[in-house]
Amino acid sequence: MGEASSFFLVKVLIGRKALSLDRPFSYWTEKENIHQGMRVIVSFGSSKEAIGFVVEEPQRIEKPLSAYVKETGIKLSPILSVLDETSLLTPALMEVADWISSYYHCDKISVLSSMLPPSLKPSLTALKKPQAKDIEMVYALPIKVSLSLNSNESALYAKVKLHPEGVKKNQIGAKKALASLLEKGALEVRKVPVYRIPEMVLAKAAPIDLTKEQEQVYNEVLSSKDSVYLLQGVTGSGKTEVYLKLADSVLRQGKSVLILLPEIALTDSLLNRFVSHFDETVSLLNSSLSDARRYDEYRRILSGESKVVLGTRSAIFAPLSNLGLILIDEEHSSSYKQDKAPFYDAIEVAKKRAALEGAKVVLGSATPRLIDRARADKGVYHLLRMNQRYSANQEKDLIVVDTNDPKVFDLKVSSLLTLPLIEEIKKTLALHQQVMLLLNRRGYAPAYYCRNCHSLARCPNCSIPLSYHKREGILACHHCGYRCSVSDYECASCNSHDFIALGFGTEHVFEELRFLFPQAKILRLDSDVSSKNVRHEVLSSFADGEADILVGTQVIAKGHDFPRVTLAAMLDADASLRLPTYMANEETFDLISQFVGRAGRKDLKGRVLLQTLVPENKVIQLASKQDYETFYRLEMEERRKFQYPPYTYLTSIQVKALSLQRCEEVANMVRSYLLQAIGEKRFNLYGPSVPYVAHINGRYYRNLLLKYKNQEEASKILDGLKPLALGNKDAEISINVDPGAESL
DNA sequence: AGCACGCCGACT
DNA sequence: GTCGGCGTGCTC
Repeated sequence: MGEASSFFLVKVLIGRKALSLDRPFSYWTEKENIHQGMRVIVSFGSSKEAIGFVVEEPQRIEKPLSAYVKETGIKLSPILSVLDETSLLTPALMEVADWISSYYHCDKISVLSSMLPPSLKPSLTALKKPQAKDIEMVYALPIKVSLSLNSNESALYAKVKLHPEGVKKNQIGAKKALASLLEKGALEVRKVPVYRIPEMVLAKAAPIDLTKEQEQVYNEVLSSKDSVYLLQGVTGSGKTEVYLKLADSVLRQGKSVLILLPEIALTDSLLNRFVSHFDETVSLLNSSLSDARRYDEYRRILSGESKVVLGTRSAIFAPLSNLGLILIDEEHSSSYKQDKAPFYDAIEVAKKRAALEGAKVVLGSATPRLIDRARADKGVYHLLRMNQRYSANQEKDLIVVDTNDPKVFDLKVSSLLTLPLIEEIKKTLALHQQVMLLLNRRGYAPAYYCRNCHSLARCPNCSIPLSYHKREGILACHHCGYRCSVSDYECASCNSHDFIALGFGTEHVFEELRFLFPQAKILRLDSDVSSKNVRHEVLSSFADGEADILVGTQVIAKGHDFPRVTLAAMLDADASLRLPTYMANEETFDLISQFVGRAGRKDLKGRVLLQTLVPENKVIQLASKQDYETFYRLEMEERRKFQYPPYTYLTSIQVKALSLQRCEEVANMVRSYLLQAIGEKRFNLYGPSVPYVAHINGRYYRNLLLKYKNQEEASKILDGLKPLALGNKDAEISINVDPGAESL
């Protein structure tokens, strides 16, 4: 058996997470059916089997393998087997993966890994996850008249022939007749893939009539040559209708549509709205789907069967081909930025993807991210406005209560709820309308103090203050999830058992409301109440009018429509202003203005009440009036003054190590490297600083922050951290480009 | 990330 | 004397 005169050289990334493996390895094969974007099994190092991901189209080498190895000196192992029949990613997505790994400075295999559903990830464990499911179907074949069949056989044949779409094999009872008919070539069995996707049978929605304003926006997107649009439309201006119409038009051109929503906004009613609107198959991609379902949705998109995808952040990687439009709703939502590695921002990925595929991106929001609105003002994005609301009655009565004033409280009644608030709740309940009460703080109390030595109960893992949860009788860490029973808790410094809970959270407010309004039905909602399903239930039962008051954290501020809510009240409205990030104002504005939008619908006039320590604060005032434009101008001025985005770019660098000493050592090495690399260039470097969460599970953290104007320069400098990371394997250096508020 | 190689401590 | 601790280094 002679050696073949040619072979394919295959560039493969190994499916293991290690910085030192972030480069392709070469293998050989003679198979023709191996292509870019498929997973293969290879031997690697001393392990017999590893998963590889083919990152380039294999290259044919017109010489025998032995000659090639001799000439180049490159060691080559064979591809052992192929796992996929088709490429798992479109060529554009392969390019997107390259771009993400270079822009966000993360290893490519983790980028690929986060692009693919659990069952298709490039790792050996993915093979144990649900894979394709087939079902055996029986079909009738044409038969000769001369073929002799007994009565059972002819009965079965006749029955199958009635079903040209096939009959499930396991539903056929007459096993003997089946076997014989298969033998005689009268029937055949074929494996047909089945999708584990529940069918949504919905009546087709009535076609949409756009208002004049919506029509204008719609036409402008279709006729303009620009690629990115910022659709700034006030709450109730009907952005969804515009999305649906745009999607229709793109689908009619034979192209596909991708729609991103924050998890919180992806409600059943909105989902139904989308599904019932399109004739095409709509695929849903979000994190709460089962692995099997995600696998099937992915395959259905990849095969071209689905042309519309609706999903959350990672759905930006849906393998649609011929992409025409990406819609990103509530674009200001922080959920589009991934806050763990790989730290990508779905909006930036969308822009990159659209540019590669010739698609358009529409970013929609009532309160756009400052950075996006600034780009629109500069002409980088095409700005579109919608200012008219469907329901005319959006006038609201606004009450701002200054909680510095002792007269607003009657301590015999409540120390949390002010008298004006109690009065407003009474009025609302008397009219059988609903109240929403927002306090962005879970639990009963955010702090638990030792009465004896006045030290604060802190989490043993991450040393941040523990929150007191009265109902469960526990102290909980809101960062790492640590919890312990309150009754056994003793002070870490003096072993005392005498504590006092300070401050208040939603649980405490709930308790007070129950006491003050015993006749009212009250619901509480926050992220520790419940699973996602229970949260949905609470929200929809409130929307259906099954309760009078809903108390909760920011999860109640977004998404849902509550037609009977006329009073929206917020306690400690300035809490988020005190967060130590340059985005504190923007986040506070978003939260308050979204929440204010909850009050009042159609025929019912809304009232808004804010309890705050800083009633004169500009952010509070403008947000409560939903005055985005003034806020935008003022905040841009602040950002310019202090040189924060969009006037500069930021990258945060985190160092993590098992020992505090090594952590500080490496953080200082990072600092010295950066200082030397920056030289005379226009960069600011801050840190290393001790982060809010300084250690978790015996791992220590230090942060550095880089501020700059030139992204290309910064990218080169950050690339230079790689040798440092490789040379200090007992520490982890992670780079977060354009970090979200949580990582600052 | 795996896995082997390699050089120091306590066990049948 | 060997078993095995995990530090270090490499993987087409």
